[in-house]
Amino acid sequence: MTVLRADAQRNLSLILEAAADAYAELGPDATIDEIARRAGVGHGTVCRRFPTKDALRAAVISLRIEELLTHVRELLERPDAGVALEEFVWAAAESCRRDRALFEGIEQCEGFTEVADAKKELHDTVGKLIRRAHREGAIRRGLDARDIGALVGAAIQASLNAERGDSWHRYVQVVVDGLRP
Amino acid sequence: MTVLRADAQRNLSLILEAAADAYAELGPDATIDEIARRAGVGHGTVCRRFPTKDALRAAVISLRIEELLTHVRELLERPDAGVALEEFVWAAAESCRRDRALFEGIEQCEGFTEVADAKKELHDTVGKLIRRAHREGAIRRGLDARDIGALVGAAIQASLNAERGDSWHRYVQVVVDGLRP
DNA sequence: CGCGAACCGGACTAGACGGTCCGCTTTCTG
DNA sequence: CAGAAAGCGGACCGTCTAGTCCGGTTCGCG
Repeated sequence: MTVLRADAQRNLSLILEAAADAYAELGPDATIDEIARRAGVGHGTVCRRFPTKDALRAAVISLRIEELLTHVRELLERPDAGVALEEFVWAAAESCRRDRALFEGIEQCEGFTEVADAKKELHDTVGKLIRRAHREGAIRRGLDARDIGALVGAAIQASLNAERGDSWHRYVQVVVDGLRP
Repeated sequence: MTVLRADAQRNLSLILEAAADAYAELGPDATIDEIARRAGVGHGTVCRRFPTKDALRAAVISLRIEELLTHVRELLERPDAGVALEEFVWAAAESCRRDRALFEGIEQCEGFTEVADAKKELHDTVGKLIRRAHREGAIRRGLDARDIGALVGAAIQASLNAERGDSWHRYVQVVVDGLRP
């Protein structure tokens, strides 16, 4: 697989988009058939490109993590780490919210190096931001990048069970405020 | 089914305990076979007592909600609602932590009146506590019993993905602190 | 344009799981 | 203690789904 043929490349994009949509709507248990249907390709095409269901999930997840990584690198340029960290939390929340099932059950995908590496890189980069925020006294001690990621993901997940559509905003605010010293 | 025969009663208890254990360990998708195995009864025995998988989950969940309800009624006697609410949050967290999958995917069980009623009753009772805490200025506005339940459940769930075993404590603390005005 | 390689997709397989059924066993009552 | 009723549990069925395979199609290069 040196380079993909044009139709294969097109289908790959369609599958990734369809998978992201399906996960967002149906959770991580969205079936391969459903994803194939949304992408407008055959069941077999999905399975050939991604040897297992988890490999597909891993591909979608690592894409999203890369996006967050790009964002947090920009935020590192900001003078005020506390503000930057808060902005990152909101961005991460937005990402989780868009993809819902992005981080629920992410453990199953940690065996894939692409996900594990991307996650580690993200944690390291966010870690820098956190250390600077610590020095500024903007957030409490005892929480690392993994903790913050988990809390944000949890707040979003909690809002999925809520009736009111704006719950996620209030929940994330509780977490943001709870991060302070 | 006027009254259960002695062996049936015994098996019922075994099934409920085994189910709680299984949910705690494997999440809400624990199979009926697994639960039956843990209870030391046959697959058929479980299915006869509970017509569907969700009915069993509903039974376990409503038991736990009743326990919390008893607790929160005691807390209503306390003079300081803010402190009492905080204690309730910790109790709820402990309950979620013990049963893990207790509140993940609870929506599927809301069709069962036992769960819906118990949940409503709990929300009403916690609501009283919250209103008093509001009057005391102990917590922020804009959050109701459902929100707090969701946030606590989320914090616990977040800690399940964490490597460190004591994460749940820190996460719940973030939520507790975030509840303040 | 033509040919080989890459790719597509539906049919198929295998395994997991929820729920039913019925012959056998245990409990309760008179 | 004996008969009837309640309960037990494993075999069985239908369904769902992940992953494989191969005959037919499309692409891209020469």
